[in-house]
Amino acid sequence: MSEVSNQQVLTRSIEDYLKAIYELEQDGSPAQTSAIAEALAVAAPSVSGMVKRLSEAGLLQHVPYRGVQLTEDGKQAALRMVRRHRIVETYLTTKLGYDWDSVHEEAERLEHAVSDELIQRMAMALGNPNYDPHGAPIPTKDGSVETVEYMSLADLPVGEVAELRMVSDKDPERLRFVASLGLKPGVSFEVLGRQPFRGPTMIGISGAQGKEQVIGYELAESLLCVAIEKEVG
Amino acid sequence: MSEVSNQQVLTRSIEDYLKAIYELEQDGSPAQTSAIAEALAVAAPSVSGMVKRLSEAGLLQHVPYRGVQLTEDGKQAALRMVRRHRIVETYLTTKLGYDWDSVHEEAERLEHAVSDELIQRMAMALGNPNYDPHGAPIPTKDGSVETVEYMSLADLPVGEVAELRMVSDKDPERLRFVASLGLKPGVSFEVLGRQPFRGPTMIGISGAQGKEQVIGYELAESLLCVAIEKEVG
DNA sequence: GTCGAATTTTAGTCAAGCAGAATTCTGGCA
DNA sequence: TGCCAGAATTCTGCTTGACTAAAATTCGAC
Repeated sequence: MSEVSNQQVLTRSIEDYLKAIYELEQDGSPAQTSAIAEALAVAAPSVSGMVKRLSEAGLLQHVPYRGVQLTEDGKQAALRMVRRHRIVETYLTTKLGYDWDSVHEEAERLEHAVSDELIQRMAMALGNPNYDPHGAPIPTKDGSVETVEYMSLADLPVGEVAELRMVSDKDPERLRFVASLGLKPGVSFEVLGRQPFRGPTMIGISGAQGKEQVIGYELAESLLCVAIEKEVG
Repeated sequence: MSEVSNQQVLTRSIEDYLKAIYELEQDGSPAQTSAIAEALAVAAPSVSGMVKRLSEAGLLQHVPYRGVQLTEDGKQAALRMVRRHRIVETYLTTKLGYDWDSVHEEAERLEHAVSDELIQRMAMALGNPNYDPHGAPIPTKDGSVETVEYMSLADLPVGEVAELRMVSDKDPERLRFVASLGLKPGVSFEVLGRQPFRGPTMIGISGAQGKEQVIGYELAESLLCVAIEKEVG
């Protein structure tokens, strides 16, 4: 383990690759070349080339035709980017009035430009938050993240009372729509019903005059929740 | 004049060149190749190559062996970068507790990454300031800047009462030293004396218990001031 | 007015990244 | 067991932006 030498030779492109690979690994299995290519909107041969370089740099392990897996060094570098991204998103939303659907793009550029010091100052100004505006956990400075084990709204049994915890920040359209339903992380609701054959889920949002909403299957899959105890009284 | 087509094909490198050229032009004459090379810490031939491209793109005019001059398009693009830089500096200083000697480096990276919208929001959060922490005027959104006509402290006649208006943000060391003397834009003082042969200037800072300071010639040259009416009473 | 030093430009390379074409590998299925 | 479709890889070439070396030009000194 190189304890001293690992920093700072990361180009913008490398940072993007590491972050994308990290996020693909979160879905379980090793990240495939084609999946990385799609995530970064580049051609597969470009990925092959970069993977070779990153592998030689010791940031990931590559099993040809099988996919790649970040090494500890690679994972730390990726988490540093994730932390930057999420802190920037939180800062822009909290301090500069951005909507949660428009911060992703801005953060995507800023995460490469901000210094560790600026991130630290933003985090401090925010009171060292643990979650970004979409509910995603913010890695700490020393590179640890809360492992989140959420259940998608599509999998919550009917009758359950739950709280929305997290929505992917990737698609602004979806975020705008989710917000228009009165949903955001922290909002709780009851699952009132669900139609079969990947049909929509009906929920009643707590507080908001028992407002009912119908949510299509695909959208429901992207809303990550935790079941909560029903309010006593 | 291309009224529609001019935006957004600017690489980071091009942005740096335009800004550097703009700043060199502020010192009067057209910017020379070698001066640009020095400002950007690249080799002269690199500048020649870029100048050719920028000239073909209509961003500047090039008279071989004589220097370059920004076109209106080029000047607007440069001013956009200057505005970004100065607003970012002001924001970091005012809202995130940066010292005026450390913001330049951070702003140098951020100016390429921030969107027009973010700059607008930062400016609004700051109350649309007219000057950055070093006293440099911030160009407006539509690309106009106040033309500043300051006199260096080294040129102020003895006996004059003046106000410090601007200090270059390029050298953190100098900024730290200037601050340690109790000087920053807005501070007024009287020129008490000056030694000949490019010798030091003695000043008495107003307010601060008439504190006297001795300022070497080279430093005095970089402190830009305006004479003010002596206080009446 | 000419010579030489300094500056600028041209020419030729190089490395990083990306894409397209051609090739090779994998795994499923008969 | 052998073949085929799809995926991954290698090879080649393009673009950007930098560099060194060498040629060209300018300007100041005499």
